[in-house]
Amino acid sequence: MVDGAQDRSTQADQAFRRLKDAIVRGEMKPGMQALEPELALRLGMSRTPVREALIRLEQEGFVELTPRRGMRVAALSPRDIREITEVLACLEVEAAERLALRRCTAGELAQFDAAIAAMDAALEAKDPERWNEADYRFHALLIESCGNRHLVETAKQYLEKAHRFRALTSVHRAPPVYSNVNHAAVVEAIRRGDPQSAVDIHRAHKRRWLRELDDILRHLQSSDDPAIPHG
Amino acid sequence: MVDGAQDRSTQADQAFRRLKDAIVRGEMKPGMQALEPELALRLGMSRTPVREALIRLEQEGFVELTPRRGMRVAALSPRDIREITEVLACLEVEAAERLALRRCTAGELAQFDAAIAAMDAALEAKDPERWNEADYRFHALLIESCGNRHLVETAKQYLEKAHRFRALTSVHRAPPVYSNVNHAAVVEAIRRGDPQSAVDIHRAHKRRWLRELDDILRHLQSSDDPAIPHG
DNA sequence: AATACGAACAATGTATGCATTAATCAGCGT
DNA sequence: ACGCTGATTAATGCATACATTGTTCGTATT
Repeated sequence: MVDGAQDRSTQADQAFRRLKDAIVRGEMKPGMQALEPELALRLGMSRTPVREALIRLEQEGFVELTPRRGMRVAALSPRDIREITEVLACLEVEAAERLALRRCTAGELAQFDAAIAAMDAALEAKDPERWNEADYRFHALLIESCGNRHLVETAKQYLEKAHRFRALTSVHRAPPVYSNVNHAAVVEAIRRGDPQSAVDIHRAHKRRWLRELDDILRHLQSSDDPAIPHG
Repeated sequence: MVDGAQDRSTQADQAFRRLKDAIVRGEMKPGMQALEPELALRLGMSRTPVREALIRLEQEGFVELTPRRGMRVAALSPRDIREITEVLACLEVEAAERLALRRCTAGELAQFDAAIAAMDAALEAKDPERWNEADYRFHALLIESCGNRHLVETAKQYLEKAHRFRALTSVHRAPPVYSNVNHAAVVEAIRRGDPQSAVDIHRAHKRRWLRELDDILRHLQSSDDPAIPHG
């Protein structure tokens, strides 16, 4: 869950990080509204840095700003979740390929192994919280070490958006078993320096992932979860 | 080159659009610097809306803001260009698949055909300017009609970034002939509703595209084009 | 009673003021 | 002559002020 944010500790940056964190962690739920003066009061600063933070958040798609109604936390309709996952998966396949193409350091590979081990452990312990955390770490690693800085920035944003969904619905989900197997296989292909396998494996994972997601979304839609406004 | 921007005509929005346009069109070259008071003067407004525009531009990766040195137009190193193209190509493959999966309207298909026809005409007339414009239109269409709104937003930003490169180096480039053939084939697959072909064709196009790009970049690097600072 | 009109209110968009702080430059010392 | 130190300058980050404008509430009219 570590944000690679700089330690520029201007108030605008703090506001940005605190608000984004609250949104990503699901503390500020989709549709929640707030006005600039409110936020300024809550964050203990003037409107100016709050405004700057909101502008950045809007640009990243975490909030919407409407002239008289202030900020609204971006909705997460089933469609949004589907679209976000699709883009993220697509970028991750690319990342996996890049990663297999370049030579990974032993340290990087060890980090991957550690994340997978943590996922396995969490799965055995039936601890979805820990599993989520380890899974996030795995995906963040995959993205951050792919070598394409532009891809890194974009994919990290999508990972955060995908995490919003998890934070809002983690209770409902059983951690998928096949995920760990796939992740391990991808890392194996990366270790071998076999881009074709890495791509194929992760692409197959992507397909299953999206199918499973569609099931979850159908289920959520019928159960009418209030945390997921129907867009 | 149409930006889907809203017609919110606040000064901040105008500043954002004008600056972004200048950057994308290559009028403001990579590395160019400016201070907030300068820009405020040039744009005929106070620092506040300029600042807000700069924050948005920074978030999109078009400028860098450093505490005492003001704004700097983002560099476009060969590496940046490579990375941007890679991400864009990857997103476009996804877009092509989505597009083939859903039913395209006749109007949309006609627009694709028109763009391709314009590219063909420009190629025969050896008019790189028009070819660029038509090619941009084709890619924008492919992206904007793919049906995944998140993908649309992200890919459009990458298309704009890719266009920076073209605007800065269009003189050097001969329009690639195979592009038109590929584009036509992709549209054909989309028309047939054949996602597998659409993906395969566009993926092959992507590979050639990147290979050609690497050649261009090698050439530029040796010729030491001042417009492309070595990152 | 319901609707329309108007007045008060409040949030935003923008301008401006101010303290902080980094960069530049002059002057001094070696 | 060169490097270091201190003072000046000016850009930023933030706070605040203000005009605009949409919203809401109350009142009056049909």
